[in-house]
Amino acid sequence: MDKGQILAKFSSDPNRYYKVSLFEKEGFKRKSCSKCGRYFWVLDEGQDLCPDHIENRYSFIGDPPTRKRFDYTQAWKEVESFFVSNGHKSVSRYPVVCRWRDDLYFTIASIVDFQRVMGSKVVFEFPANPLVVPQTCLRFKDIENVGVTGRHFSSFCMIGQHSIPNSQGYWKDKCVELDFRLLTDKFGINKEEIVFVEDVWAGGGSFGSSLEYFVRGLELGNAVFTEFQGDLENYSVLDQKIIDMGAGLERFAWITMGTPTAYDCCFGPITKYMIEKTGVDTDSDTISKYFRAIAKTLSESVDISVARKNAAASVGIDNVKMGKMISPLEGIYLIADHLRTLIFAISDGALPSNVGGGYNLRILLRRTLATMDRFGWDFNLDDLIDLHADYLKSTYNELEETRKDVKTIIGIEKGRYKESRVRMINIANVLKSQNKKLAVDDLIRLYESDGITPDFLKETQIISEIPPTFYERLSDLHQSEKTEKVEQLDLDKIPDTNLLYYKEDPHEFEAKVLKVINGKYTILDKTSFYPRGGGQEPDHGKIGNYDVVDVSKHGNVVIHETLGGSPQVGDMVECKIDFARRYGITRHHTSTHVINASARNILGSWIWQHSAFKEQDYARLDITHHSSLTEEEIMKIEDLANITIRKNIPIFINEFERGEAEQKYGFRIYQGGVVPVKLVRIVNIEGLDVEACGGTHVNKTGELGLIKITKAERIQDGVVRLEFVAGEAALKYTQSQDKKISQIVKSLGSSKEKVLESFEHVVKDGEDAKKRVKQIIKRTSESSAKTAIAQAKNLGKVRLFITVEEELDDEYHIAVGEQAVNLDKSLIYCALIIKNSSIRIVAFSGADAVNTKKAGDLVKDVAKVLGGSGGGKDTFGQGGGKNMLKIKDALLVAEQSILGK
RNA sequence: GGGCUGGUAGUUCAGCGGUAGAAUACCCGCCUUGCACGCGGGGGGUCUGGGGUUCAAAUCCCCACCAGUCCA
Repeated sequence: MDKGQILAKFSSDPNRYYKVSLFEKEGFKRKSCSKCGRYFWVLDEGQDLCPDHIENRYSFIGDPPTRKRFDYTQAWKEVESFFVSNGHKSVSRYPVVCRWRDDLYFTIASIVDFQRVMGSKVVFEFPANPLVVPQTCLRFKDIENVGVTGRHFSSFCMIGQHSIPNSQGYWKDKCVELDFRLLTDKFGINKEEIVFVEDVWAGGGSFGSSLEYFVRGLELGNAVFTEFQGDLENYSVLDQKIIDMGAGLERFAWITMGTPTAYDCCFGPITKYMIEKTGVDTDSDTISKYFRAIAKTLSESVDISVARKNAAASVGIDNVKMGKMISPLEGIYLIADHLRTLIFAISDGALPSNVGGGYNLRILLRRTLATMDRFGWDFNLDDLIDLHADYLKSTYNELEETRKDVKTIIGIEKGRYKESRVRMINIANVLKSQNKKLAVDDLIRLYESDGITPDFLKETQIISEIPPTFYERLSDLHQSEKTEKVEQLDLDKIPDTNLLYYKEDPHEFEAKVLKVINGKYTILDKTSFYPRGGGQEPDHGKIGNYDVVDVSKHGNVVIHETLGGSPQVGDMVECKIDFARRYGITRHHTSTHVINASARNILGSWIWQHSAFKEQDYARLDITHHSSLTEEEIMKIEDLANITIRKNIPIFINEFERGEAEQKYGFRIYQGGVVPVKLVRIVNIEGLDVEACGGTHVNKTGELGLIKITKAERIQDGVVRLEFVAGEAALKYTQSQDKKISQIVKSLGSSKEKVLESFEHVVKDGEDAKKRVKQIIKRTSESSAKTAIAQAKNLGKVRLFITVEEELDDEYHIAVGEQAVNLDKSLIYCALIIKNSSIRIVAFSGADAVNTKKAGDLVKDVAKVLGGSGGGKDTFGQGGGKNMLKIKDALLVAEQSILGK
């Protein structure tokens, strides 16, 4: 839906959509901007310009309009206490890795915390009403602006004020009044400074009006009233209206502090530390002027580099000053921002990698390190991480737990960056030595496959200029395509299947056939057949006389696929599930949870389930991890898993309201991904692992018997796959491995105890034999060559040695032939070597013999007879054929060919 | 999730259908003799694995694995 059209519609009826009681009470006037026409509400009747166009934009820099000064963490305490004293519950932030939504990698707004996708609908889950949350949000869109504009961040704290209008919550009037009073009462901002701008919001099938509030041109917050659904011509009021007020905490701090940039007051002691360490020349007056100027010019010119230039020019900063003062400051801001984002993301379980959201994190760290390289700074990243974590402690105490792990991950990733640098320099050196002219295509290939930017090539003087078409060509290459979703079966009017496997779970039961689709998909009124889902393979068994080969769930209906026919609709049928299969799968499913927890304990807090698969005699678990596993790590995980089995820990399964479960157990429960139901089933292996999971599980870990990891491989950057077997499958696996060893023992004629030594012996013998053959050929080739020369037959001007070989290989004849023609320049050496029912031809012509017959030509003629082909150089030719019966003819043809017949 | 690039001696790479190479490191000898350097010789490889095409594959095609890299 077009936002402009909605805005036009809403603004045409401001009393209905925008006028709140506060405006009336305080005497706010509605005005239209004389420059852009947008409508806004303000106390000063003489103001004709909207906040985007007023003269005193960003004049709070150096002159804050507030009574008090609050830095970042203090500002949150103020905001929090204000909302709490006004009846709000203060909720802890949600993870920045958005595991409860399939369509987002990271949490991008506070409202996302409470959105749960069920089917195609978004529903809201509020742990309290009304509430306020300091939600860390990650946004990578304006990454180039970070550090440069004074107000862009890769992650920021969105103050989320959320309310559902009901007996506890409130709607527009109170919302705007609260926001107004927060600014005036709490922060002491003069009410004449506050401007509300009319706007709208639309997304996910719903829409509503919104009021953005500004002070001196700085947008502090935006109160969105999600109210309608449908399209503009025909819309209705939502059952569940929502207030989504999001405000930037960084900006609240900034406006009270009046620092040149928002960075100066939001990273606590980090920027100060870096400025002192680097000795960057700072002069707050010039810097204030510069950042005020850039804030103003930014909206007018799109290109950030142009904005920088203009801003510098307007306050009289020359290139030297730019390079000494502004650029290093930008670098410091960038480092502080990027590291803070990495701390949050890694703490919440994301890993830098080359896929998915991890790529954004890798970019952040590489930008950080590249900036340090550029200025020649050698900050200890661990120190900076400590400074951040210490500073954030009062609001985000949870970062404490993962502080060490964050350092580990960033350390590893830094190592990768360094290796990558070395590789880049090597490639650059090769390019330099080749001294070839590089086309745009070459530059694109270098960039896309090796990460070598044209800027780097220019820096190292491999190219003199970056071709103007480079970026154009690059963006042409990336026209993204969206994938379509698969259509679902039409299951209208079919009631939800009664799921017995979550209840008594009988192995045999009787059920009524409700519907049969395409003669093979049977729907029953109730079932104990577990459908495919959550990586768990479906049950097999029988419905009547028909074999069930697949079971799947569509919505709340279970569909059984049968082989060779299906029962009649309306019949009562006897159903029986293959319990041996089910029990194997069940054991593997519980084992997956056990292995996941073991891996997390052994490796680190960054371990999450990436995906999983379990069937009767095999299972695999993909976990998020930064490197390949060592054999030792695999063994430790396996050991811990088996210790867990021996402890025979009980497993409890209970249903919870989702919000309750999240509050009680945290977001670790979402290992298996999105759970699209209101009631979540919590599988709790006491003291070890708690997950939301719909699968089947054993009652006690002892039932698993044995867990054996059979394989560990890195399936992509940041993901390791563990394959394993449990229970009976584990026994079978060890038995079959043992059998293989027995066979090896038998064929080696060794014993089980000494099999390894025997094997090493055999391998070494093989190697030695090969070496010996090589030596023998080397030493005997000369005498063999002489023998060949002696046996050669005169044929016109040349002498021919030709032989048919069944025992020795081509390697031998090549060595001998070469020697022979060296000793006798008029010799032609030709061998027909029989190998695997085909014939290989090798021929040499001596330096003098070449005039009579070239080796390559000879081979061609001979090979033709043998039904093959060949060729080669004057002195050496190779070829072959498959017709063994023609060998005698071939010998004859060789002579004739030399004689020129 | 979608691309792209690469995998050859311990290492860095060349070769891109026709006898597997260079540099460096290693071992031996010589020269010097404090080392570096210099000279001569030597060992070192199922060309990541598996299929296919071909008389012939490191080389071409397909698949897998490993590594790197870009984008959404």
